[in-house]
Amino acid sequence: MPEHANPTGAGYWYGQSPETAGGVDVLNALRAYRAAEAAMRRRTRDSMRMNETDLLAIRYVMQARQAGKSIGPKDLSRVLSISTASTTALIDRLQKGGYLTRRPHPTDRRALEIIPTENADHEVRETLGKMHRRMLETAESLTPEEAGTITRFLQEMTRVLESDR
Amino acid sequence: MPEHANPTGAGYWYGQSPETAGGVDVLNALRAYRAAEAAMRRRTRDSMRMNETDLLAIRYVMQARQAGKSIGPKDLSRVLSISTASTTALIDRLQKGGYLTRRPHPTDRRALEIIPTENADHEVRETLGKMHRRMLETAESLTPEEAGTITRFLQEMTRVLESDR
DNA sequence: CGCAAATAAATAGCCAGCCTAGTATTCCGT
DNA sequence: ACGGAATACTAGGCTGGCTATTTATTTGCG
Repeated sequence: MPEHANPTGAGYWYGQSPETAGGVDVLNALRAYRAAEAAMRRRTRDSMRMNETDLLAIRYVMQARQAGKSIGPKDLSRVLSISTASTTALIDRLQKGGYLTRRPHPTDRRALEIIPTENADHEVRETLGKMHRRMLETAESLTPEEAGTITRFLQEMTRVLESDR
Repeated sequence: MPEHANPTGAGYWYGQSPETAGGVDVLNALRAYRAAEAAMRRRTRDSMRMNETDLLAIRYVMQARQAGKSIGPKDLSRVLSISTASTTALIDRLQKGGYLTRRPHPTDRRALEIIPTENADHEVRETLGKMHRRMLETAESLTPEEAGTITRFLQEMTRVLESDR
């Protein structure tokens, strides 16, 4: 779904209390970051001609591969929270697109292993590598104190978001 | 679309350089926050029985209303980046769900005005109000220096994300 | 003024990607 | 060794996008 929306959305949710400028500024910055990130993901998805789920899947498969782990359709289904039927269709799409291959599981003859192709690895790195490098550089240019402040804040916000689950 | 995924995704994209722990911690915290936020949005959407676009639409309509602006299907179409046809269908859904009403545009007889119902306002605030309040409290408990550090960092990361558009 | 082009919303019909249900095969605990 | 669980797949349905077209109205140009 269109996470690429609401460009003029700023200022509604936290804009009603002028006297709280410091906190509001932080939340506005956080919202701007979120919007920029959503837009980036959309661009990536468009340039690779994939939907969001496919992109998450290929990333997960590549990451598992890199960690030396074997991964199958069942794992993808669980991780992506989609049915095994949809997972079959997803793998069909990605296989047809040349991003991954099926191979029989070495010991369980019911199961498959999903292997990313070299092309997938190349294309993902090509698309995302430079940006990630610059994000890392930005993060590393922080002093330890700054990094600690930001990390603690984000963790606290995460805790708030998860608190009414 | 499944933005509610990849719980085990941590550690791949920024995990390859152990000696850069400070920066990596920040990025990991940022990623955890993003995941928590996506999950929260999904819960909201589920509890209101809406898809993401519908939720963005109702928020936009409410925000415009609050700002005293008149808004029509055409505006929604533009803001959400969906076709006018899809917008008609979206408004049908939201109207049937009791979230908004159509009314003729006061001067342009081709056009409509989209008005949120009181129920929409109530339901959105009910669902999101408490959490937003706590997020704001968290942000306001920061010292000005901390708020500045976090704001600058997020703005810089936003700039990086937008730099290869 | 009068009419052509532009604009707003809706309708019809298509497609992608999700779902549930059901099936064949294989695994494994008792 | 057998029955239930697990894996991948197929079939068929639903949702929410899309394009193309239609209808009503407004705008603007000569």
